[in-house]
Amino acid sequence: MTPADQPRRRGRPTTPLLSQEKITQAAVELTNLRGYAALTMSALARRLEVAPSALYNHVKSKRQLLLWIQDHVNMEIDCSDFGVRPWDVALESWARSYRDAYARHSPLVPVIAVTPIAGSPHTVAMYERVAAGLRAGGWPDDQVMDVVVAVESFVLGSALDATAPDGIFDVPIDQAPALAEVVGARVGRDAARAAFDLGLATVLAGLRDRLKALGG
Amino acid sequence: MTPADQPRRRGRPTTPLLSQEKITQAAVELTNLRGYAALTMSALARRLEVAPSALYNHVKSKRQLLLWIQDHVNMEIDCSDFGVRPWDVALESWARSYRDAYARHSPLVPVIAVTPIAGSPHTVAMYERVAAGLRAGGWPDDQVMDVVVAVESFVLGSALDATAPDGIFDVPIDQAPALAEVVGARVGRDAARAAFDLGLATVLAGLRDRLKALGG
DNA sequence: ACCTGAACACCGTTCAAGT
DNA sequence: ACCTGAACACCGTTCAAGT
Repeated sequence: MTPADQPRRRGRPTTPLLSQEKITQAAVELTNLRGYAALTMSALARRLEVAPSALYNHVKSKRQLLLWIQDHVNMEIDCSDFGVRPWDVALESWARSYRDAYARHSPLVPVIAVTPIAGSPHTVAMYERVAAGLRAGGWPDDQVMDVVVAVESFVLGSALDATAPDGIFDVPIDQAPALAEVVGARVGRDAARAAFDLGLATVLAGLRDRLKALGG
Repeated sequence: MTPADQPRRRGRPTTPLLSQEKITQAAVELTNLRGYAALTMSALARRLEVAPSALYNHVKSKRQLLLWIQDHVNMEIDCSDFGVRPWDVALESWARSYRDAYARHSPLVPVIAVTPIAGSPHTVAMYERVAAGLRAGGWPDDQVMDVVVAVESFVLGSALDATAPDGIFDVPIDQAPALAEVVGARVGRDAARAAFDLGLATVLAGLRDRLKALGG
């Protein structure tokens, strides 16, 4: 089964230079190295040592490329606790790794929100595991997706917030005294992470209460 | 004080065709009519009956235009309950009108998240009122901004989610049985709103508990 | 000071032509 | 089937020239 065994049609080699995997890989590397502003069909083609138009033999559009990247990023999200640990513990580790992944890929956030998941196999697999885990945890079927979407909304909003520059709320004291005071009262460190931690703890506590109230 | 009273410098009339207010107004109308994809410097100029390059005498860049729109949209957000009703009631009406406003302007969401508020007067005024209201409600200074940012993250994530098409989670049963089941179990209606309602109720309940635990 | 018209650099995408 | 090179439509932005 070496290439030599396969009958060669006359002419050029049949192995294409490009593939979905190669293109996605190169695109992810490019964003990691130079950010999403540098993710251009031209730049991507240059990185793959190919003409820009060659990409269109494999990917339908730049939007589709972004969906490939999204599915790849979703592979990094940790949903392994679902089904093995309590639902709330699993939800917490899922939310944390979800936020961290998209904090590094925030330009994908607006794309996720409006794209059907059906075409993204790893994404479907992730939601399947999350849904099964919440059901097993005692959540009624008709509320599972509401819980998932609510947590996801908080996570994606937090991922955007994580990209905010320091001092985004800085303002002259005389112009907004109360605001200036509470902004100054935050301890130094990572403000976005502190807000995420507070919010996540709040959401989890609220969900536990809600499920308890349902159970009886 | 009619125009005739003002000494005319010789030559052209001194009243400019454009201004920040006129440009912002026209831009908002354009997005309401045809969506953000149609908000182009050319299209905006056409609507104002002016050459595209004329815009740049008033606005630095398209990004700055988006910030003007953002400040204008923030005027629609209702923070009037802060200071007059209990903090949690005010937080709820604020969150609801915030979500609704940005559901209609979702392309602004990624812009908000990373832009200092100082240059947007109405935005600063809004946060000032929210901060003062939470303080008056008993929240300690060093947690006020964490609460604000956490709620805001949920709100903005929900605003993006509100733009999602129906059936975004639809998937073949054999490929993801648990997911297909819980997706099918949702009652018809507005799925995004149901998730937002559940999430908001959860966040508010969690915050009330947290403040109570702090108070003693 | 403010507007016009022409120009620029760059973008995603298409397509005829080659192998 | 897959790649190249040229071309297209459109984008935000700049700038010399006019008044």
